[in-house]
Amino acid sequence: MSDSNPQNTAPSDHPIRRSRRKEARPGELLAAALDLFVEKGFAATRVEEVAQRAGVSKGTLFLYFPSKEELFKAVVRENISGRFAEWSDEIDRFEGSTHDMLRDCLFNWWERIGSTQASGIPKLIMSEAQNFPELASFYQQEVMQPGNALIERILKRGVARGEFRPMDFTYGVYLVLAPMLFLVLWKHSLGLCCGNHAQLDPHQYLSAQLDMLTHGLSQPKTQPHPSLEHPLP
Amino acid sequence: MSDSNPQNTAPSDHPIRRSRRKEARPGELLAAALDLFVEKGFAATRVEEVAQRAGVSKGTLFLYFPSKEELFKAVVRENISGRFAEWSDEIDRFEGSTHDMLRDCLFNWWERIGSTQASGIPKLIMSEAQNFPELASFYQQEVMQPGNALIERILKRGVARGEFRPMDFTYGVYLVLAPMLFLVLWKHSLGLCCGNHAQLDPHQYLSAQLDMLTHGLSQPKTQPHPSLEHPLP
DNA sequence: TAAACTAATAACCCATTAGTCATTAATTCA
DNA sequence: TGAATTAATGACTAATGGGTTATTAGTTTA
Repeated sequence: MSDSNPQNTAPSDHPIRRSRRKEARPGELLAAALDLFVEKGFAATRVEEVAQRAGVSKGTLFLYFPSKEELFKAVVRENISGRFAEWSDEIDRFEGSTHDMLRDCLFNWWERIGSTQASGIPKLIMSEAQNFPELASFYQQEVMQPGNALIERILKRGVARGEFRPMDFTYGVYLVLAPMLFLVLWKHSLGLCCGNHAQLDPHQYLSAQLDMLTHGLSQPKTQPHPSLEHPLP
Repeated sequence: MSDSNPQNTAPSDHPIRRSRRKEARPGELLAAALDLFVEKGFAATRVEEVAQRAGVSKGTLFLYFPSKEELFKAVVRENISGRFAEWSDEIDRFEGSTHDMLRDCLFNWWERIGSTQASGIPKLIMSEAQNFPELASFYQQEVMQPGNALIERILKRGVARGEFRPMDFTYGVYLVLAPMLFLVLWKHSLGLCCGNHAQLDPHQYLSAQLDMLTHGLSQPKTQPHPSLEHPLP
């Protein structure tokens, strides 16, 4: 308050180029935010750091996103929920067996989400749902529900075509989801710190899980799978 | 600074009873800390809240624990690593088949840790390892390494006695660990918010996993389990 | 009962950070 | 070119929270 020297700290050479790029800002901010949210979590990420990484000041960030929470929601829409429509279309158009369909979906998911930065978002949500119920219900509505619906459609198709035996679909959905979740959780937490040994190879892990799933879900031409003999209620 | 009225806010009746219970404080503080760390995470838990719940002031907490991080480590020792010795003895004394031993261990784990508050700690660590590397390496040393060693001993016993087929033990450990982790992660995150439907029943989930594990690990007297036909490298 | 001891407290310090706003400067257009 | 527009800034705020310390008050002992 007492010391008011506007032009102090004479920034020597660089005359502080202020570029105006209204179109590019949101995308750059979203990319920076995804990086940092995945790296540090929601609460621990500082909006100023996001702004810095996007090459703007904190004030500018709030020019484009009204709050930190809205910034996060935009990140989720950009990277996850925004892609469900395309995925849904692919399911509609698929013509092969449902076993193949499931395998395609899992590997597509891995390529488009699991292997990218975006795979850190489920871990973030799992970590911070308790402290940010607003974000948790947002994620529930915009990601979990539509995502689970996609999986359920696949399972129902399998049953309708006689490829899968009848099942409790709610439980079936989680049977598919669990290894996907485990894979990305591992990748973004314990897989990092105790890295060296025991690195899961994602493709082989998914393949093994697929084998178990499809054999477990099939009409029992072969011996039925033990883990499905007493399905959960 | 200007307003100095020591006896203001006259607390009417209660003359602020200050009890002195040096012995009981650490235990009460640890219990309160476990509750809050599990409920809100490490960073989001305020030491003052822990103190309040234990019925003391913040200053008192720092009388017994030098910092928030040390408080957390004490919680982990009290609730997890402190119990490994006992567990290890039980393994030494066990006399039945290794299949039974594995089942006993899993269900014991569920009763002593999985079904208690302490099961929130692995989720906390998974969530905050990135932001608190000190805690991560502490957990790695004092929980993961000895815990994994216990599992490895069981697997090695099984192989030595010809009950399990030879395997990569590092990978085998994670095969046992993964469903345990998934169960507690689910319980403390997504299982809470999208609670209503799809509640995993822990006993049935563990039983199903055990079936898969023991059949998968056994000498192939029956048909070998498909998910183990191409084990990870 | 009075002095010595120490468990417990609460006000304090200082660093951190989401969000605001008056000011600055790049761009547009007359 | 110069006035109007608006993208961008950074100093400011209000609130928060880990850790400290001078002070208060139970307890013990002589």
